[in-house]
Amino acid sequence: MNKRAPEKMRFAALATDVVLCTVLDEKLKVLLMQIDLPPHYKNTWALPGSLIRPNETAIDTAKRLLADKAKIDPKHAYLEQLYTFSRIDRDPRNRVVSVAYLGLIPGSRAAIYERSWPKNMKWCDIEKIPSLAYDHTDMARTAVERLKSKIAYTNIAFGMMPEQFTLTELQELYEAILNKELDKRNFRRKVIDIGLIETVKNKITGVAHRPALLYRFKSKKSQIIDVL
Amino acid sequence: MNKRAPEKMRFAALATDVVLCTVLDEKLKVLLMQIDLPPHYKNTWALPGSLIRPNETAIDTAKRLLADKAKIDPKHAYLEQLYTFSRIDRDPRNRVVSVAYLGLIPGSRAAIYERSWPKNMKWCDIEKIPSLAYDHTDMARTAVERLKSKIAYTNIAFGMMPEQFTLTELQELYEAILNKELDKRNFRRKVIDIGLIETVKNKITGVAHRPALLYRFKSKKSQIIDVL
DNA sequence: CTTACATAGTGTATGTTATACACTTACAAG
DNA sequence: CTTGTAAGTGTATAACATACACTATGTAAG
Repeated sequence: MNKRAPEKMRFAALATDVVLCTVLDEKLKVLLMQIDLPPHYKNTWALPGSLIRPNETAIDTAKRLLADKAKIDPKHAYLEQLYTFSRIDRDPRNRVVSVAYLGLIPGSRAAIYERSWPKNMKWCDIEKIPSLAYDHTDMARTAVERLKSKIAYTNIAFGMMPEQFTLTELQELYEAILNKELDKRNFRRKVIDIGLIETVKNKITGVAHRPALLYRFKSKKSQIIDVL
Repeated sequence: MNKRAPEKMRFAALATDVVLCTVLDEKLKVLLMQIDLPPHYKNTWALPGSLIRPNETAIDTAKRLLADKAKIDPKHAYLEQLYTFSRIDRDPRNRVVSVAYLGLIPGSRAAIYERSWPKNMKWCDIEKIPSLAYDHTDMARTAVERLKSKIAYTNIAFGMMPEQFTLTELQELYEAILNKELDKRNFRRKVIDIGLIETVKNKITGVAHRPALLYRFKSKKSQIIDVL
């Protein structure tokens, strides 16, 4: 730390990529966009990414990516730093180190945003992710691992639920992410006992069966809990 | 991602800082070194850090820091990426983004290395950390939080134990990090039931009381478990 | 060689939490 | 008013966490 950064040492560009996840049609999905950067990447799917600008922190860049590339209001998404990828040849042209972010957005919003997208942007089922540009396949895998692991002991899943929801919807989110079925009674007891949600007393309408009570989160602050 | 990095965009230097932790004298400690970089930092304590070199990944830099600054063989330490700090003014002179690493080293080795250090390098009790340069206080706090949280559900503590150890020594490590006393019988039952350690059958020698059995880890691979 | 000292090592009873499992309720539609 | 569909609920059992105190085994000193 006893040498400052001379201009010639500024060899690595700094970027941010976002792995934005949602649960749509009961499947965990990731936002992908197609890039066209010959010779290495001709019409190749990739995560949204950008260099970090001089007046931005890494998370600022992540928010800008959501807004600019996917027209997603960053207020609608939860973002947390995932991992910094620094493999020397991760970008075939320049040395670029990337601070990857994990993003989450409720499926209800994801579906709406999707309608405004051009063809080179989509929600992609995590089971069907094609080979991605750069090391973005690693990033996506890391993000899904993190999500699966954190969902069991934090309230991170809450970033993927709408303001109000039924317990069945919440359970379906957990089932989609963990990719396994959960017991209805045990799940309900658990999430209610934790004390992070409360009923808003209203019931869902327009369904041809017994209407479910609606719930909301008491706090959106990220917390360590023990969900499952 | 459709613009490559032109020279003028290479505004941020990239660095790595290491929060190297150990347990010594039953206290959790962090490696600090004094830097002298007027006008901002005159003889100020800081974490070991360096710019990332063109041919290095972030973890390569972390290993080099251990070797060059503290004369510590990186093979003796466990390193994991902690967090990337990108606050715009975190370095008062230049824009520097830092990929921080959490490092762990057994107390037995920490004590030996310490003897070879000059006065501007020391193990500092985490309860007594002075005000550090840059955002290094944040880094140290983040590292300790991470360590405290991961010790309960991973085998991360194993990076701080010597090859062979007694169960009492292992328990003292947990107590130092968690800063609370644990029940001897329950602790022993738990760590043995987990199946990550095994006795080497030998007993510790040179103690004026009943000698303890020595144990070792079956695997050093990082694992998700449930220690406490 | 006997005794004092210091830490190692061990089991059980009780409370808490996790799991497995099936029927009744409430509404809409026809 | 009957049918269809998902909502909502309780209990018994097993697994795990906690609290707690004495005996065993070595060294050292007299």
